[in-house]
Amino acid sequence: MELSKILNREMEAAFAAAGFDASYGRVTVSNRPDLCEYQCNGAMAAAKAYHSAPIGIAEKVAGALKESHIFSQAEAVKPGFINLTLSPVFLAEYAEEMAAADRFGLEATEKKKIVVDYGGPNVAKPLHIGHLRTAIIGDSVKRILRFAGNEVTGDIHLGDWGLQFGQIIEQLKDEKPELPYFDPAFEGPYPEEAPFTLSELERIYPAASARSKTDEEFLKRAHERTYLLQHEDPATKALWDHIMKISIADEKRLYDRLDVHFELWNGESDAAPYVPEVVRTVKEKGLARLSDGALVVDVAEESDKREVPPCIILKSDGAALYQTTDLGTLIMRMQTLDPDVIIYVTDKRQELHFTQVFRTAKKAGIVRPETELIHIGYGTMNGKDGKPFKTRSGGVMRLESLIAEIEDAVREKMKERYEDAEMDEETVKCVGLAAIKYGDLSNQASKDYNFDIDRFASFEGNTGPYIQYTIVRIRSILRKAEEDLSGRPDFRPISEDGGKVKDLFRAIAGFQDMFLTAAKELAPHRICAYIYQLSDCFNSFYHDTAVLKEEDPGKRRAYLKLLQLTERLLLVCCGLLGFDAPERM
RNA sequence: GUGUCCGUAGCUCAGCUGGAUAGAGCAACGGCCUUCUAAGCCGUGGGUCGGGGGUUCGAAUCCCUUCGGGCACACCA
Repeated sequence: MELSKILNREMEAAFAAAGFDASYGRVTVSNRPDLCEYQCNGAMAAAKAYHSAPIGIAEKVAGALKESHIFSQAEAVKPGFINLTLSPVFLAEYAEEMAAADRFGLEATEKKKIVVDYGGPNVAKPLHIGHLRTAIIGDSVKRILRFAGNEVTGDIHLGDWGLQFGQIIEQLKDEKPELPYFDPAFEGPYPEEAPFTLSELERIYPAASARSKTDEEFLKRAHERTYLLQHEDPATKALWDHIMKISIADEKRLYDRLDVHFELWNGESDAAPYVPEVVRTVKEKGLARLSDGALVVDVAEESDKREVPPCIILKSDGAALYQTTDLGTLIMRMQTLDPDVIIYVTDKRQELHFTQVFRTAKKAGIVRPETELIHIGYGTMNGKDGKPFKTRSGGVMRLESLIAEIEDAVREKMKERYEDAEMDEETVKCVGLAAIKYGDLSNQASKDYNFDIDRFASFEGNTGPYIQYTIVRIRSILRKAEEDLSGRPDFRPISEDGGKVKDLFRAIAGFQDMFLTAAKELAPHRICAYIYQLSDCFNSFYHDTAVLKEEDPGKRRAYLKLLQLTERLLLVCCGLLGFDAPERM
């Protein structure tokens, strides 16, 4: 059971025993660590209801805690605070339980079927820093929900359908008109080898996209080509397959480097076949109406503070849009997975879009009434100057370059400590990834944040590498200790140490509360804050206590088990954030 | 214009179901490596929590207002 629940129950019982309503017995971590470890302010709240002085109430409650096994001290002070100190023995026992239990004693939670929709890269376009946040946050959310006991599926939701392909293919036609795909007389089969390389593709897309803005004739052709694609023209489909294959392989490579993985690589093209069903459904339910030639569903609600425009299902020219394919995707997901919860991780600017899609899906019965649809909207990642992140030359930075820059910084740092011969590329990658991911996740997702390579690469203070460094220090000791540390720990020999040791125990004991909050709020930054605090407590302890010099065997073993537990906690939390720790760094 | 989010130390950010002296990191300054990795530890300085009202015994936190900024406001995704 999480610590806060145990403390609350104890305090509630004390309030009840003193003759007050138990609901006032809420315990929080002290905001005056110089005075106490935990505090309860319930006496002041109760004072009004009982027309009684808060200090008197606090004294009665504190009196009821005299025999408490959980609080070694409960003191009523000044206006009516109840200052609490945790019993060292209780704390040690709690930590022993955590160490022995599966998932640190986290109780089974509701096992839900959850889809996390994140990633959303466009095919044929290299991944850039704009794709970083959804990947990192989405992946972490997935890991957190999975650890909580849910059955979670990650779906990348590729942008693999639409005008961009018409543009690319028409551009290709102009550049290589001799290809069989553009010969109407050709009867196939089409070559298995792609008629272009990845780098050609990466050049063609932006070129075609730019051309569309000025060349009307070209744009018209691109639209026609898109139409052909969506109506299964063999030559167009064959080219689409080539584009998909080449660019997905490259995207997979990059996501692997980020250690971000998807169970499903579905895209808008997979949702396309469901578009007619979306249209039919909204029509059958009588939700659709024509507005300026477009088929729309009204989704405004009484309680809206502002006007929520209708959700457009079909444009006036009859074409589907983003909303339509998202609804199609929902139909597909309900048919194939029937999830309880679907979470979308995208830029927060898409909030209105998801409001419209969610409301339409509910109204049209595309999802069950109880299906939870959640949008996690994250903020923009800006550069050091607070303006949108650009390369030195002003372009959009590729994800690959970003990773390379961080890795270069790690390598430089490692050179200060190791000879070239000892340099280990695996460690460089591992530390670089922690720097990037922790740098992102330690901020609240919904806020904009500044990605400052210099800062993230400095590895001092509140950074991913700091956490890794803590783990490395622990591992180094455990390696040198060379003893068998299996089995349940016995913390009694060190439970009365107090000071840094108790701080560390208390930090450890806060895991479940932290995790449950992080899972409920879908907030990875809670985990970052927790492991930073845990690392801080550990490093303080480390500085003061020479574990390997401890001569009392009971204490030595208890210390080592304490290190082991700390390491496991840190490692599991890093895993929830999506990175690992090296053996040395 | 409407809505929404944000404004906390020089910089980057926590804290926001109201509680006692507002916390970290970076930067600055000063200590600590013959001892488990100094990517570390310990300490000092630095704040009208954008401004103003209100509710409350008590407000960074709740309400109102005002200023400043980001973002979104149907046929892009």
